[in-house]
Amino acid sequence: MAKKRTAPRTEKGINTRQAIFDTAIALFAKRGYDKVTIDDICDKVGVTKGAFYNYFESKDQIILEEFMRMDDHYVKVAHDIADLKSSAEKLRVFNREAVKLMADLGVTMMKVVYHSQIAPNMRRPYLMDGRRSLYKITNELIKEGQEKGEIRDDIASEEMAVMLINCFRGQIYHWCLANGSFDLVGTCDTLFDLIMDRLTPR
Amino acid sequence: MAKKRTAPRTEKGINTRQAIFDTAIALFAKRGYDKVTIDDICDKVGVTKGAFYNYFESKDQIILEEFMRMDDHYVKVAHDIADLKSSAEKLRVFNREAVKLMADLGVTMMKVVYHSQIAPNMRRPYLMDGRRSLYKITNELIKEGQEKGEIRDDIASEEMAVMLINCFRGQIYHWCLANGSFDLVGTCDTLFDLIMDRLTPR
DNA sequence: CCATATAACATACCCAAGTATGATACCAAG
DNA sequence: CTTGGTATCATACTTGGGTATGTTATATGG
Repeated sequence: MAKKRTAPRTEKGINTRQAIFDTAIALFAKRGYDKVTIDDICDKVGVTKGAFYNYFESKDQIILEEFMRMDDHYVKVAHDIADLKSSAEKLRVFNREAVKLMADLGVTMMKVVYHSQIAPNMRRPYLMDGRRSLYKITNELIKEGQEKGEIRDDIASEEMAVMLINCFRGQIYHWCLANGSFDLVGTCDTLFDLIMDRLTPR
Repeated sequence: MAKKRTAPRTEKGINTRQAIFDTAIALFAKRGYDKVTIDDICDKVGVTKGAFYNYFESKDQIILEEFMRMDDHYVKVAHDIADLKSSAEKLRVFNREAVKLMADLGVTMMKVVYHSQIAPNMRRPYLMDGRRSLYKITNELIKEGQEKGEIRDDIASEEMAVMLINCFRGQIYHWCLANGSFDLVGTCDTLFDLIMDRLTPR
């Protein structure tokens, strides 16, 4: 068991995989994720399910792959804010930009991500993978702030990072439930102010 | 369209509905939600799918119905803490007990709830229904605190309640992803302290 | 007391995700 | 050059949630 879904080796394979991915993303954007079947995608590409499942382990894996590219953006943002004065301010801006990225991805995609990640058969969810840049950067910013005395250090930076991220994830989850009917970035800004003032030592 | 799924009218109907519900809960507990098919449930009860879908609109509706009973507990908790001195303290205890209730429900059930509520075809998710006792009580406690000057009032109580609940929901979501492998109540306690100190006016 | 509506199911079916398996083509080693 | 392994797909199937529709029993109003 445990299918071997390796990356494509041949030129043809690479093209096929990419075609499936691109077509899927395009169809999702046009008709909505749940209105597109895997057969729809395969028909348009000109292959069959056999090809699809040779490269992707499920339908939502396509969305997740798109979502995973977010990590590159996080790194970029982290680089852009490197010259800000205070660590607390870095954290604020980083968080704001991260939330903006989610908002830009859109409700539909975020729904699929949050839906599939908590599915019963999910083994090791990507969302809580500690190797993600989101966690690493948040952790480093907090640790940096703690060392500079800008952020209280009675809680481990790792623990604080996870807690903080979870808070915002809760807002995004709610934003998905509400079909994006409120200003996510504004809400998260407000929340950040609320929490951040207390993260700093008295 | 829009099937009429009304409550049972006859004695027989009431019994059947209850038998389906009880059997489903029992099977879920024994074999796990995703290892139990609707046909399994019906077989054990001795009815067919027709009966099932006459009373429930989906499989996870069973879990949700169990989850909805939580509202009664919220009310009970709210009653129990009525004689606490400060509103902030009431809020703290209420929150703590609410999180405990979730932890008691268990990872499996909470997973199903959070999974199904964000499903693509979900219209009006119960989780964000403003009529839930969770929202009403949290809102009232905050408003009470604001009036007594214990909680800052530069943010509307309704908005603050939703934000607060979402923060904890994020922790619970993460707890589900982690398959309950950390102390949810402890984490939420820590988080509450973090946020709450800042909710109070300077 | 009879007509009619509808609750309470059963039967048969659809749909789409995912699987099992098989065919072909290609590459690499002997 | 040939043989074996494997990447790349196609075909056919399974599975399970959900639907459409039909049949029967029962409650209710005239």
